[in-house]
Amino acid sequence: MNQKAPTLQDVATTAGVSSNTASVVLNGAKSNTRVSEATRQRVLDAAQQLRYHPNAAARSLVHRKTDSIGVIFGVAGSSTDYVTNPYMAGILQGVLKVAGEVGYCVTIFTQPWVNANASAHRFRDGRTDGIIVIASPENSDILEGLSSLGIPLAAVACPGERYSVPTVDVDNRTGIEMAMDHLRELGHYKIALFTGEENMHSTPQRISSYRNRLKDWDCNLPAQWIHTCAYSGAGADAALRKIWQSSERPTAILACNDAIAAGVLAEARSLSIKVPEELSVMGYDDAEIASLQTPPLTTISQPLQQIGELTTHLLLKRLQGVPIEPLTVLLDPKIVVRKSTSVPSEDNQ
Amino acid sequence: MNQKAPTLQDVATTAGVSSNTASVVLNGAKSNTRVSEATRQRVLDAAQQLRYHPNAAARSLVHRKTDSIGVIFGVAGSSTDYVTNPYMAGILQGVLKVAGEVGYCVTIFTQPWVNANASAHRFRDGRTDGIIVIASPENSDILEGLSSLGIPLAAVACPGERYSVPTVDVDNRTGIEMAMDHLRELGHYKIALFTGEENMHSTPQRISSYRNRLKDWDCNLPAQWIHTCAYSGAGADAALRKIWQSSERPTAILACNDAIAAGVLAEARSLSIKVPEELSVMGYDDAEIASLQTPPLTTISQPLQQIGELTTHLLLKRLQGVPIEPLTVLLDPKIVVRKSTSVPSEDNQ
DNA sequence: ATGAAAGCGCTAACAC
DNA sequence: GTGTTAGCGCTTTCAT
Repeated sequence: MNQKAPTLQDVATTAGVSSNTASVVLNGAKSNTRVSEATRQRVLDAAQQLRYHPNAAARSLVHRKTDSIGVIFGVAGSSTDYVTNPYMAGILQGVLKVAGEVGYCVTIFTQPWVNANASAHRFRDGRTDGIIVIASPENSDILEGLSSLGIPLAAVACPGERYSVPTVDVDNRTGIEMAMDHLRELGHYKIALFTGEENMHSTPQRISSYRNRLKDWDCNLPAQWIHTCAYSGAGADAALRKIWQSSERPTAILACNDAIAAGVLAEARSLSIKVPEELSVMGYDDAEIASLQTPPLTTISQPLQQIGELTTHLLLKRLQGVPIEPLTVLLDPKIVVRKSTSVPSEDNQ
Repeated sequence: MNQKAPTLQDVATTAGVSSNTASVVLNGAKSNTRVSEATRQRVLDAAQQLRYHPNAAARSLVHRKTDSIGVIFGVAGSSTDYVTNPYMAGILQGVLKVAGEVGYCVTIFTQPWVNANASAHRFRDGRTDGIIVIASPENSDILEGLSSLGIPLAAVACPGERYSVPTVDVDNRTGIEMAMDHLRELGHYKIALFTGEENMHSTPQRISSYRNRLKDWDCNLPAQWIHTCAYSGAGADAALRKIWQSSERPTAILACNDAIAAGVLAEARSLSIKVPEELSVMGYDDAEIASLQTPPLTTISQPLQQIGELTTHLLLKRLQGVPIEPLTVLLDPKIVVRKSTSVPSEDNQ
């Protein structure tokens, strides 16, 4: 905080009125009837001259309202990984946009989450009116801890339903189905799945959707064709090498995000595997990098910014006490067909 | 803010002591001598049981300190563009990391900046102890407005020196020189420059560095070989088309960021211009997309996260009243040579 | 060792 | 119309 911000009292003194009068004038609206035009003007002049702005902390004490919303990023990998990830950044962008529209600030909590017992109450600190939790891992107790404290919440890609927390996500099952169907239409059925961290909310959904589709097709594939990599892309190279050495090779790989797909492409290049001729590769997310791959990635697009916007709207609703129905909103992914997928080559069929 | 957060008074009542005693106990340290072990324990138990956490607003009123730093993003293009840009996101990541280390929250101001007279005092609102301004355009009065109000500041890629604001940037002149020298060593001298928005702090520096290098080489190039695009990459396609139609073609294009370079590559592809055989292309930033281009971009790497970290440290120093010397820190860029640059083809020399 | 009281900056009853 | 007062939750003298 800065040393010398003028207070309401300063304005009042300058204008020669009581602080109360100054307050009434500066809070606009009804003041018209209450205060004489002359005083009113004197107060406004004084405020202008002193470049007065009300102290948000003092105001929030009285109003029990901060006009600020908090953001907590889930702790997927390293706990100090906030917005390096385009997924997080895209969502945050949406949050900032809507918050700006309604005059709210956004406070990002930087303290690492330890566990509900140790951490939850620290978020009930009067800094924010409510909190948006983004992509907290499945095995975390963030939502449970915060909601049990009565903190207004909204969540992205979290199991919020179970704690009555309004939640936005992209329909993971639909996304995987679209991807699988695209590959099937091209003629693939030998499809391997490269996932990210298993403790993310989306991972098991995607795996089960993948399995279901195979079952729909009466298709029985080796269990090892589901590989767990990291959403950072790490491990994708090893996974490809391993699967390429096995007795039966897939004709297509569906990666659970674009970074993993990019890792596959890079490793395919060094193994001289031609994409898409010998191997089709699909990404997921349609991150900025997707269209810039060689070849450009066929992928599933998630409306990240829209997720952030919608989540913020839900939190604002909750803050106003507006009932939220339904609690969970699933946005539709879209398939973006580029050049990394094609009909499988003859000898692979 | 949540409805029912327990107050210090609640803790005190539960423990059967005065709020004062509770405060002393909970603020640790010296309390040992002041309070009896029994009372101390009762207070701690009560706090634990109620899941008490002090109200930051109330505390900040007393302490005149919020333990929170503010961030303002410069308004390059659309004013609601915050972290979509990897440059902004990378810097923010560094800010969040350091803030977290010292227990500070980060508040992102979402209100658009209009002008100093209308906007500056709104940032003296008691929400933050100081503000980091990231990449405000050259023609903006953000720094002037805020600093004249006595708000503690630190800046990234802004003309901060002139307002005594500690500023971090990457040495733009060095970066361009490295790029130009790399191209020259390969044999290029017909080098066009594709810049971003002219009102960004870095743009004129890069242009003048480009011109100086040409002058050093006694090289006289058409003035139209400096093209103004947008840092989003928009306009790069048109710029390439235009320059390719002119009587004399460049053998290399130096783009002022990777998005512009990516735009050039895409357009080159559709014009069937071979990169790097017919045309070398350099990017700037070494964003995630750079290594994923076809061909992977030779570019200038900026330590974005480090910029954010350093800037935050400078702000924290300023908040503690530690003198900052020198005021402006220029970090060194690095050149990353990949595949988009090569020796110019014979017939172009 | 503990409590009472004042005050941070602001707003909202309630006087006058 | 305008000022006085109390209180939001907390910390900090100053008494006891």
